Amino acid sequence: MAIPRAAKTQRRTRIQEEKEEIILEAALDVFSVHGFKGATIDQIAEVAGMSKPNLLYYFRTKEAMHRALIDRVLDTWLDPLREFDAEGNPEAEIKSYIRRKLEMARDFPRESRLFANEILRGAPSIMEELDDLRKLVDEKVEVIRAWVKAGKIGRCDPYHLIFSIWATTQHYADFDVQVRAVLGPTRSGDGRFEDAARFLEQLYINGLQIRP
Amino acid sequence: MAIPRAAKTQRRTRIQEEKEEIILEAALDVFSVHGFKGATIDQIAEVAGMSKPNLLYYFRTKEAMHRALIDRVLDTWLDPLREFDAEGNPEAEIKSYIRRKLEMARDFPRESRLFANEILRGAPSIMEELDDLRKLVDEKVEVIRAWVKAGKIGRCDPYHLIFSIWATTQHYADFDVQVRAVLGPTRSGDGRFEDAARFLEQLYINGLQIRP
DNA sequence: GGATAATTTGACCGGTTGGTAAACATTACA
DNA sequence: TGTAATGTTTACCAACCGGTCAAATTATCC
Repeated sequence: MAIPRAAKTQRRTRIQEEKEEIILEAALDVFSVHGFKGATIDQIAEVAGMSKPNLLYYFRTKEAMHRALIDRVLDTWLDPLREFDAEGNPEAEIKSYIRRKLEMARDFPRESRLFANEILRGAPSIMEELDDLRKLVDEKVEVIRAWVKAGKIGRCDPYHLIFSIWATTQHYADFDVQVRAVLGPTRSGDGRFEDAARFLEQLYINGLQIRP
Repeated sequence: MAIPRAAKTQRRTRIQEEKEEIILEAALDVFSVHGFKGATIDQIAEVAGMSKPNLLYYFRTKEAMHRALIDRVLDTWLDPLREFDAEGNPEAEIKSYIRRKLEMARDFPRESRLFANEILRGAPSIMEELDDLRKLVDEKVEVIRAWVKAGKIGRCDPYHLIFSIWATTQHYADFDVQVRAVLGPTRSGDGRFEDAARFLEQLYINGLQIRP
């Protein structure tokens, strides 16, 4: 009789788990293409294969759906950077970072575009999370500075090094349409990620004057 | 009495020129942040300081405003690539290309974000233009291949070289909020573009094994 | 200055959107 | 199996959105 909104109940039922998963999956489809304002609950409901009020039973507002998605994505999005290890040698670390970021662009392009849409809008809903990001980056910047001091890599600005790796790898998810259009149908196969990986590894290994 | 829509008249009056300029300026503000679907004519009208029907007197539809903007932006957007010269030496050409792209990211961030929004959506309205882009890129790819053959730069995939320059430079416009958040208030001054330029020049000159 | 064309606006319209109310259906569990 | 909690749907609403219309205002040119 009472209306304990799914989101409020402490214990979550099997159905809640399943349906919320389906909804977030559909929401990711729609938000990642149309952005927050451009997406409509009706669209998401259609993709999810359920009625609009049913969606709103699990997530009280459109904002709540978006929020839940962003929170989930942001966390996994930074994993590759967290693994960036001071103990490892620069060549292996940077190569594997590039690889992992490229794999994410290939395997989770919607997540990348969701994030890109959010930043493009001015990131109104993730300012706090950006603060966490800053701290993590600052940490890794020190790792890179240590490498520079030890003479393991050439002098460079660690911040812009990180930015450039983000940019080059996410480009293949966010600007996928453009990449495909430029490469043409023959070069647009899955091989483009392997080609990108080879190019970027070479660029950074030589560019940072890393001595093996 | 008759209603010769501004857009249809052959001769354009002074007022038409002025007002269309004001409208496109306002539309750029709004579209670049909210994307096509997310933007509303009312918002644009408010920014432009005129009534909604007045906007629609100059541009018959929201689509027409967006179209006019995209057409204008795309043209100037590719100028730096057009100037990429086969005769010049690789070091100077690549350096100046990076510089020019970074200047555009600094001076025309809204235009960059408008374009990014369009590509993120799947570029529904600029498929033909992407074809022109492909041809231009193919041209420049040959230039780079010639440099490689002549031993002026190391072996590399020219397509991904171009992609990476696009990505790294546009990043400073499209992801400006993130860049600022990571750099913090002290490092977020205009100097960040100079720092980026230095880093990227070094990265590419060394990374492409360009011998001066 | 007056006729005519160009410009501007308030009022309005049909369709869409985010969200609600309440009745109905299903599930979990004693 | 009964029943209370959970899940689903139909019908609906108020606000908003893109766009129209006709009337009012302003600029242009003789």
